[in-house]
Amino acid sequence: MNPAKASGCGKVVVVSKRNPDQTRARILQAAFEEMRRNGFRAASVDQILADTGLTKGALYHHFPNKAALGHAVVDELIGASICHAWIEPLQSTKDPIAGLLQLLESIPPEKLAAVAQTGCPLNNLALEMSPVDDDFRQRIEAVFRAWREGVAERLRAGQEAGYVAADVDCEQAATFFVASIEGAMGLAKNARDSSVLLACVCGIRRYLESLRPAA
Amino acid sequence: MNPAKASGCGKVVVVSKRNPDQTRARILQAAFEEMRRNGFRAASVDQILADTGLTKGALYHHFPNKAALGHAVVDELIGASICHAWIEPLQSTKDPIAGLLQLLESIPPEKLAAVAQTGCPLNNLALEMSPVDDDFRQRIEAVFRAWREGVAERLRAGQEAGYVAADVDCEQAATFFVASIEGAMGLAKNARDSSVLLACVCGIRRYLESLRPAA
DNA sequence: CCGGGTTCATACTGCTCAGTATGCGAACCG
DNA sequence: CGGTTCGCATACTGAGCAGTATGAACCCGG
Repeated sequence: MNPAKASGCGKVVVVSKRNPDQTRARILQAAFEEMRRNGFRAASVDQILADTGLTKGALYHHFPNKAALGHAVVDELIGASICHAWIEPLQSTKDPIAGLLQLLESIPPEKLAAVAQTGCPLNNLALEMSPVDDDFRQRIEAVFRAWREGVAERLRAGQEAGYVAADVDCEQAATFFVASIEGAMGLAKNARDSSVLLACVCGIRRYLESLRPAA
Repeated sequence: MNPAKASGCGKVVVVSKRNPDQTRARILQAAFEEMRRNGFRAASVDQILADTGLTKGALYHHFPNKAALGHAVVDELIGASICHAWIEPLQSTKDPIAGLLQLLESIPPEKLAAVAQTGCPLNNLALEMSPVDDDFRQRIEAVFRAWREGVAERLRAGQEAGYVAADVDCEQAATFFVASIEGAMGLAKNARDSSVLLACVCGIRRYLESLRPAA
């Protein structure tokens, strides 16, 4: 019997036997974790396969080479993750400054501790790959650009609604916001100390509140 | 004849024949440049030697292994560079906020363009090596700590002199300052765009000026 | 001027890694 | 039910890598 049919529903989830989509997803996920540990160039294809229990035949069936695998990790996992964590939650807020602060200050301590260990996967890859692989660089840049523009757009909306001072350059402010967050994650990662993140959240709060209209 | 004696001055500079200190310095410099291009792990010992015209015998005479070479680059070149660029110039200033801004805004455009290509070597190494080599991590952390403490100390002095508001946590502010700069360099490197740096300088200016005492 | 430590060059080793060639069973299609 | 394509496993190759073994030229103290 076909186990896929046996599940008998529209969204079929199969563990056993042939399931190329799931196989591809497993490779992607394991590649993401290996890249988070070791970066892209030091990421071992053999290690990724050992983690998944698959073999080279599977990997090179789904991806032409290691670079394409890395590109897919950026596009499909990291890009989606950034969008989910930093852009989508802002869509519902009227006051962008309050929204951004809420985003930062509602991060649970265990998540802060995790970030202090790994840093931001996007920035890690950016600093490693941008000088040596322009294809990587452009895909990472697309994610950064979406992030910056997502924040800038909300700031502009908040500006028209009177939550942000009229003389603020919203693209500039969004760029600085993103840069500060990435810088904070990098410092915290090297220090292995989540209190660095708390210090930077205080700094960002002070900066964001300086964007308010003069009372 | 000994070419060292032939130069006939106190500060002897010799190109030819035996000069172990200069040989070591050449290796260090070439290693620094190779690490700036490729990071540490992808830095090729053979490439470093090709750049210097030396061979493995020379390198492994001066350094026990590749890791020790990397450590020396951090301690002797990068650490000194950070100190020279970001800590020493502050020592003479009374007003730390003005001093820090002066430091940022007096960077010539060609230097900004260069930074937008390479990023900050310290942060590049930090993100690459901190998860995989604790010795590297601690040496990098020492540099970051000196930087943060150097800035914090000046902020405290400025606080006592009335240039900085009394309620400012100077360590926190220094941490955020360093994080913002590193974040800005990283974003600019990936975007290959020095205007990102200008945007972040504006952000840092706004932040620093928010540290002033209420008029 | 002459041993001995210093400073480097040359040639080699073993390992890790991305990528390939090939084959085989399962699924799908007529 | 036969054939063809898909999905993946196995075994291998060649290149690049850090590190080593060895030796030779140099410099200095005696």
